[in-house]
Amino acid sequence: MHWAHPEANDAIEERGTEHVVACGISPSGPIHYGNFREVATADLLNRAIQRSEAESDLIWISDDFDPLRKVYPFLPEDFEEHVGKPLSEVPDPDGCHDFYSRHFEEPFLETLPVLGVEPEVKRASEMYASGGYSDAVATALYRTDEIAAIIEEVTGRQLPKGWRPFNPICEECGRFADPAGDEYHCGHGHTGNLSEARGKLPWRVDWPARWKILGVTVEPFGKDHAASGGSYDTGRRIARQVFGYEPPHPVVYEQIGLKGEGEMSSSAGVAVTPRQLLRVMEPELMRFVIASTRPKKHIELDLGHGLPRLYDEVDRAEEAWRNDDPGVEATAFALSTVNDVDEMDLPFSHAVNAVQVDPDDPLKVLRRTHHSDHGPRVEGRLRRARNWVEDYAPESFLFSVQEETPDVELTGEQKRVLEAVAEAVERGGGGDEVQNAIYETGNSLDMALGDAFAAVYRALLGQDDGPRAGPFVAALDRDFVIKRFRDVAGTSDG
RNA sequence: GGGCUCGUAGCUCAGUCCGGCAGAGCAACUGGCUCUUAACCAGUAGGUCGAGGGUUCAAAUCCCUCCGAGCCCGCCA
Repeated sequence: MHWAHPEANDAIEERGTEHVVACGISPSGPIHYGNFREVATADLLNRAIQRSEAESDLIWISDDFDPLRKVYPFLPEDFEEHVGKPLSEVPDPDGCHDFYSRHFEEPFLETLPVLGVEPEVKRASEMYASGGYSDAVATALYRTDEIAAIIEEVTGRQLPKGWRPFNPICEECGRFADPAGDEYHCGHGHTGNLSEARGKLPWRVDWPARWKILGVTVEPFGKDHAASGGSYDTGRRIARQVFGYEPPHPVVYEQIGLKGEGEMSSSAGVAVTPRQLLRVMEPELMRFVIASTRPKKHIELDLGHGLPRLYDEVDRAEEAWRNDDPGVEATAFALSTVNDVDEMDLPFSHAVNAVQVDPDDPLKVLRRTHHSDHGPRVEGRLRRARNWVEDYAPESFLFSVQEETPDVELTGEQKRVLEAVAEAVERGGGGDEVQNAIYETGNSLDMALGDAFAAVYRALLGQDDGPRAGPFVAALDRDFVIKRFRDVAGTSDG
């Protein structure tokens, strides 16, 4: 059983057949694949609920009314002056959007439909500005003592004197200030009246308030919120006791790490955005990696050696899905589909070879090797293979067919291997025949087979190893191969 | 101090929610084969399921205690 279905069924048992699945992100920096796990998890739950014949909507909330916490490494130093202001009121560091949060939100939101996620988008700044939180703020302030008691009891910490469940924005400098009774004191010396100030609920109160305002019934969140005494612990009690709302069914998920670099974190500089990943991963694969892993399990994304394997895995799952296999892998793929996908027979590793054999026209290579050779999906996979070769492929996957005959020294035996291969190709032989010719010639000459294969790679690539020899030679232009081998072997007519 | 995850074959991990003969891939070994960007086929071997206790006709699986590793919370969100 795939994990999304028991979760969906639990939610339906707890809350009935009408659901709102919520997720959200604080756009304080580039929104990366680790953040996408939250949205993807929410989308998977949303789909699973719908597959169980219940109604469900998906909401994505931008926490763009949170303060800018510090000058992150990717910001200019003079952003110090904006620390403490709401993200929706800080300028765009690159100057291309109206303000800070939009700059990071937009590229992320643009990729969501490509990844098959189309949530209703809400923004905290707009919800506060339009009065959506008015009742909640009034309730929270009226019941300050109860909220304070819950937070102090659950977290075991002591709230300061004059604490209020409201973070006011200083009317003079535009930064969040500390409440002190019915007033607030800004760090820059201004004192104002709390009841007249703009502002927001602190996170631990904001979250439960939002559940009620939006009718949230299911919500995935990171394990940082899930720790004992964390914000879900306080939130569930505040929701029930203060707002009279049953908290959503929680689904806790783990972080995503980049192999060799640690957990993704935009402030630590370890972050790959969905847009960057789309250069090398198909949308279905980006979903599948998340869908096929239980949320509480850590994901370690390996874009190097691991990527061809991931493609093989998702291709297998896709095939199982096409065969109506009821297993988890097929279900994970079913939940990962984005658009109708053409059936295709082109392993990623072969695409990687094809774009290197003939960078100008890899389709020609695919025709020679009898793989799928047309359609948007093939083109997409070739494009991603090319990007992978440029950005992530380990050395051992790289080669380049030398346009000019390389100046290589070969033994007499090796030259006879090349001549034998040339003859096999001349006779119209394919991969098997080429592989055979190398093997048999090498054996009949009583030479080390490694040297026989090395001759082929040296003549074509100028290096001692390369892709599996038979199919590789067969993927090349026939006349080119014959000429090259005879040139190198010194058996050409000219 | 608290929470979560992990601990199962040499390695990487399924299986644990919902108890029912201990599993897969890779590695090893045997045989075959066309040594190839982690080649292919057939077969063999490989285990105190981290430790201990409990529940049960039956425990890798449920409960309790403990050990080890990692992450998170105990500022803000």
